Amino acid sequence: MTSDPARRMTQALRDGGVRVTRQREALLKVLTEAADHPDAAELHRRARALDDSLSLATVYRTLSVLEREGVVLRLPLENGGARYEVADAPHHDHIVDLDSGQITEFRSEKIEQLQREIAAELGFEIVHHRMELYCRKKT
Amino acid sequence: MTSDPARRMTQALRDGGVRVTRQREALLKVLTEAADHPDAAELHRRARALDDSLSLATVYRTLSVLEREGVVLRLPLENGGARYEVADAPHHDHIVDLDSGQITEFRSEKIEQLQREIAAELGFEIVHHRMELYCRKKT
DNA sequence: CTTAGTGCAAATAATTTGCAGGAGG
DNA sequence: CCTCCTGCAAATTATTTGCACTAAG
Repeated sequence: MTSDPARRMTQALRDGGVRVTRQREALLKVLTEAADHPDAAELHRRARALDDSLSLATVYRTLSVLEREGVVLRLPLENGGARYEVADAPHHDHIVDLDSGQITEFRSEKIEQLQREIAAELGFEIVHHRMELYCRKKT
Repeated sequence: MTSDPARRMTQALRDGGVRVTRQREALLKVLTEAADHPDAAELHRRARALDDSLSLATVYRTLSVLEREGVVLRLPLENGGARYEVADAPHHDHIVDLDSGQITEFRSEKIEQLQREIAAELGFEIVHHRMELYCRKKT
């Protein structure tokens, strides 16, 4: 059984005709083990512990491959700069804590439904969407 | 009466203790007359017609002043790069046409309400939020 | 007058790309 | 072995900043 998520993902890549290299495995491991939402530089830092030679350029190249393969999700935030997460969980949106920078996930079927209705009314079909609530902890 | 929106905005700036220069007036005029959502470079191009000496650096500096003063809204999109709009209309969100790049505005009180509820449940207070639907014209 | 605002050019920050060598399948 | 992948450094893109000068109030 492919119980290990990283293993399942490498398999998905191989099936997609993408080579699974040492550096890609390192990055996948770091991604699956990340509880937070790291940016490219942070992923690079962490993955280097597993593969010292890994370059930042490859991190970027790999992230875009993984995104294309549907294995990771890139979330570009307000300040420019993007954060990444594995695309295993069902779709969700994000709350960004303005003070700590921490990201909380949430999901609302109702909102998704409303979005679809609104787009349809205007003659559009949603390909994907983004929603971020920039918040502060309630006192 | 301050019927002219550009005039009302310059007044708002003066009240805020911000100097209203020739280049700022040019930019404000271009902004208020823009039916679309131009980026900084495009605003520069258009405003140059009114003030030939206006530099791109000043466009950026002015845009961030105007944003701080609550006169314009900056909307950073997925590809990096931001678009701008005057902050006169009530809050709304955006539909981005993936094919043409054109932006359509919409507003849903229901969604806003749901967002507030969700944030509150998680112990947050929304400071501001962003929602973009990346769409394709329905066939 | 006083100091915020400006143009210019150089500096950042995040990401991308050309090239020559290296390793997956 | 034949490409796809990689590291490195240089290139891009969007934006910011230091400096000496100009102009708003």
